[in-house]
Amino acid sequence: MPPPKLSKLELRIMEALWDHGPSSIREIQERFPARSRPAYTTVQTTVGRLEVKKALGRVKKIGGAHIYDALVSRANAQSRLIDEFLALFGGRAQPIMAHFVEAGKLNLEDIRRVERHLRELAAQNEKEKT
Amino acid sequence: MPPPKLSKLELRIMEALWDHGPSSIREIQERFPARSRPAYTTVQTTVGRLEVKKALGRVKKIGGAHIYDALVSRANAQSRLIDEFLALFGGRAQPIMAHFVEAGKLNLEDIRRVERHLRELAAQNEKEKT
DNA sequence: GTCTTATTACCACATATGTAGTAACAGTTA
DNA sequence: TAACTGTTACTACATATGTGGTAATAAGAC
Repeated sequence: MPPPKLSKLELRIMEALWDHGPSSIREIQERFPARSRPAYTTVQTTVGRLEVKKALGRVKKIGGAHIYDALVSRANAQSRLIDEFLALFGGRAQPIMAHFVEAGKLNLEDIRRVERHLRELAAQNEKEKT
Repeated sequence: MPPPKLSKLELRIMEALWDHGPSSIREIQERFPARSRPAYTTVQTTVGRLEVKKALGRVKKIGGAHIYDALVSRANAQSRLIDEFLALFGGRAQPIMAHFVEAGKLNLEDIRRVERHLRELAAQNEKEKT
């Protein structure tokens, strides 16, 4: 079962769970910055949709309120998002990277880290070949 | 005027124009791979929406058919997409890059190129400071 | 046990998007 | 000019998403 597709608002709700663990609707809602906080019922509706998608589930009940927790990992959900996005660019990461550089979103430090990551992965694969 | 937001299908239609220049609806439609080719009227509807968004416009008429051309550049449209996407990740490119590496979408060659790009940009900025 | 209040359950609605049909009309051709 | 063919113009409709209201209900306070 591939991670379900998440919309922007859905993603923000999942973030609240990934960052803070099991939470009630109220808690999720209150974690939104006050200026852009959706109505309680909006969060409720969206959580309901996430439940249908099996992105989260009810883990227990405290008082009258259900407590929800993520059923898909952040890494998994992000993977899906990134893959989908990459597909829009014909699967080529290069133009995306170039844009990040232009936009000042990447510095030499970041690049070093990516390079190290790549080398580690290569070494890993090398070992596994034996 | 910031580049308008483009949906997936809209983007594919713009690609057709970016790649081949001014085209008729028919030409755009026939450039879709046969297996996933939307109906003529679907392309027509979507082109109409792109027209409203000012992403493309009619440049002339040949026989009974209008000829459309892009009004926003590929670079501009992609910029917008990328920025929006980046925002989903809190503006941090690092996790996205990491995913690209994991997914095998980046090799050392790509990284070299990005690094060179970054250095060039830095040099450029340095010069402009004077 | 009743009152109060938070929560749930359910509903409604606007916009964006993908999808495509139909009618009218313009160009081309016999 | 009358018929044929391709285009346009307009309409329709399903799904996803953001948004939030209302009624019923369950917990806790007295």
